[in-house]
Amino acid sequence: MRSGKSSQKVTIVDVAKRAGVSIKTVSRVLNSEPNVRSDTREKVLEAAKALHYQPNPSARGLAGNRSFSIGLLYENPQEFGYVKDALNGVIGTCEAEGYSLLMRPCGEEVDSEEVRKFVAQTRVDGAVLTAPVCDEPEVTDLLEELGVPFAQLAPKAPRSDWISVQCNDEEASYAMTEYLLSLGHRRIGFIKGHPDHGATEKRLAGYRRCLEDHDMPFDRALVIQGYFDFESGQRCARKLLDLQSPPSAIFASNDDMAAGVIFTARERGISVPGELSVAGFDDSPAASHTWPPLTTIKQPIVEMAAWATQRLIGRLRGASEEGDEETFTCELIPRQSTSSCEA
Amino acid sequence: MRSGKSSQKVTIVDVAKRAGVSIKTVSRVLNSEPNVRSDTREKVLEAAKALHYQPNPSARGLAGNRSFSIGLLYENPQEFGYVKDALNGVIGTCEAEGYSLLMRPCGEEVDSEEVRKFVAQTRVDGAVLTAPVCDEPEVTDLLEELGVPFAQLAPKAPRSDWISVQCNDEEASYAMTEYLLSLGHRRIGFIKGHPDHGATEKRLAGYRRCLEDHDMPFDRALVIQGYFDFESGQRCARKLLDLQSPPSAIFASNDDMAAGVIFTARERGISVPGELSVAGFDDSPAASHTWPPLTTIKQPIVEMAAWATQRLIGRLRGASEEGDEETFTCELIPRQSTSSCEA
DNA sequence: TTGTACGCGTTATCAG
DNA sequence: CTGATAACGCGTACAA
Repeated sequence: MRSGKSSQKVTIVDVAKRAGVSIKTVSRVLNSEPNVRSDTREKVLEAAKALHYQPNPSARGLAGNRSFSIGLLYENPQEFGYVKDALNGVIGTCEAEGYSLLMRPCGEEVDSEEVRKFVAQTRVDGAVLTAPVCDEPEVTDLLEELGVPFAQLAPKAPRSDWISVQCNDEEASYAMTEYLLSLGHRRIGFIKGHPDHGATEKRLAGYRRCLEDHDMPFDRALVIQGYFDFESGQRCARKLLDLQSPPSAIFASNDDMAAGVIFTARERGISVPGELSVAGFDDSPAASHTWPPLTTIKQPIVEMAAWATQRLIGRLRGASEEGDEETFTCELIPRQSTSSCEA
Repeated sequence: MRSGKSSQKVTIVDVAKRAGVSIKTVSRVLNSEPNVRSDTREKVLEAAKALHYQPNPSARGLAGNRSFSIGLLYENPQEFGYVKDALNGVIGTCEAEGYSLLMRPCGEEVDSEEVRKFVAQTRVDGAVLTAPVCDEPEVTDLLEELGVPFAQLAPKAPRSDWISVQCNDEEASYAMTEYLLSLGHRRIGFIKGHPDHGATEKRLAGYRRCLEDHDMPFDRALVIQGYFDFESGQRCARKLLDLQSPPSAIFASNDDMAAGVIFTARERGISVPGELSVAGFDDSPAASHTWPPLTTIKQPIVEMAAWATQRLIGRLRGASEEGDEETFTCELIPRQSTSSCEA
């Protein structure tokens, strides 16, 4: 009874007929292969447009032995901000390049068999891996074994033969620490991120190096292990505030944890930033919704993901086989959660 | 130089050979068609497993004239909570049913040409539409014209010939209003949601009906138009608090706006819940991260999306052609942002 | 209950 | 520069 998928019945043969050429020529034009006279090219393009021709992806995939799709492997977190930005970056490039995107959430413990199945079932031509999945040897080795090119988003250790993007976490963290020092803070608590994330060590390193450069003592008691989620931020805040000599400022490795710190301070009647300054990292939406709004660092995740995808697709199209690594720059955004130290 | 996609070279022919049958029989078994002796079935399954056989989706799609993929059309909002849950529900069912999922963000003004292109390029077999895209006639009419079955997630007006899920917004809103009344509040501000969302009217209706049932006046001045985002929550809160006789409680149609209300109250030094009670809707992560945590209503969005997808795939497989509509139940979650009225 | 042969819409080979 | 024709892997009439 359905009216039928009208435009979907147009095939390459129809285009060829209308343009008065062979299907191979049409194929050449549509795949921008060389060796076509420009007037024939015009004719073909015109015919294709007139007929609203869209190549059938299944047929292309079958004949060309590829799927024109890539997979996005990500950990499925409570707070989706990071994944959302990554998704937006990847999807934008995919659309522009005519690829489709398949999402693949991974548990905390990535099961490489699941990834194998994913690849076998979907036949993705490549993959974008977000942190921390991008550092799982189980996954990267498998992809390499299967011959599936991939790009790593914020990896701990970039694989030099592949594609990876990062931002200047260490410098940004250094800048934030310096900013807090400039406000007069002398005891600055630091909440580390999830140990599996590559950014975690770098952000700590920036904090530490800044203290050293300013001849400040590095007090281990002021550094607490968090896990990038709100609850761990609360827990770490409690530990820091329970110290005999508590910090006057807390720098959390991301905004969700910083929000947890603010929550805990509020619970205890500690005013922010009056008695305690708080800083985060990421500039997630939550950062501007806490009271007071969070001083934080903005990462260009969307752009990073778009870049990585661009390079990945470039490689799928047969660009160079070399490794490719890029670093983006973060930006410190001062808001009201930090102020000069009264003490 | 690559080792090659070893397991991907196994075709149905290999399975047929190994099982000592024809490819048609293999096909029958794998698609669970009838008329196969159970011992042949066993042989085939065994061979398939032994060879790690995975059917080639491109070939299946080409031969069967379908793609085994569905599209998820969504508005790309700042706050991703709702989409995230919908995605999780859809993706879970897709994986279980052997479908793959293609994401398709839509602008506020949905361009039907973009949707047409999406369908033409991807050849999705069906689509799941989230609010408010699910109510755009431009989109639904087009899908119908193209013969693409779809499911609506929280539509304003369910199309009786299609699939739709909702939750009992009106009842839930009624319950929340009654809860606030039971705390002694007599002037309750209400912040409406985005006018394009189906839930908006229902939530307002529940609030209104509850007031009437309790012989309370319905004061138009207490109802303000919001847009489901944090900023509109702030703006509406200011208007309500600026009234000559401001409300003692504010019920916002979602958590993001409620967070904006809390923020504004904090800005003005109004204590929550001491001087102002605040309630939200959705039970997003943000709801438990505000200070104080938000009294809210939990919607089972993941389950709703999973159900819708299940039905959609059922129909793609040739189940009944009838319309299918389901309503899920929300749950009121009291937290610390509401308390009994002092006045 | 099972098998043969053809077609799906592209890309790729190789000859013109 | 262009075109005929063979793959690609699977579903499906139709036949046995």
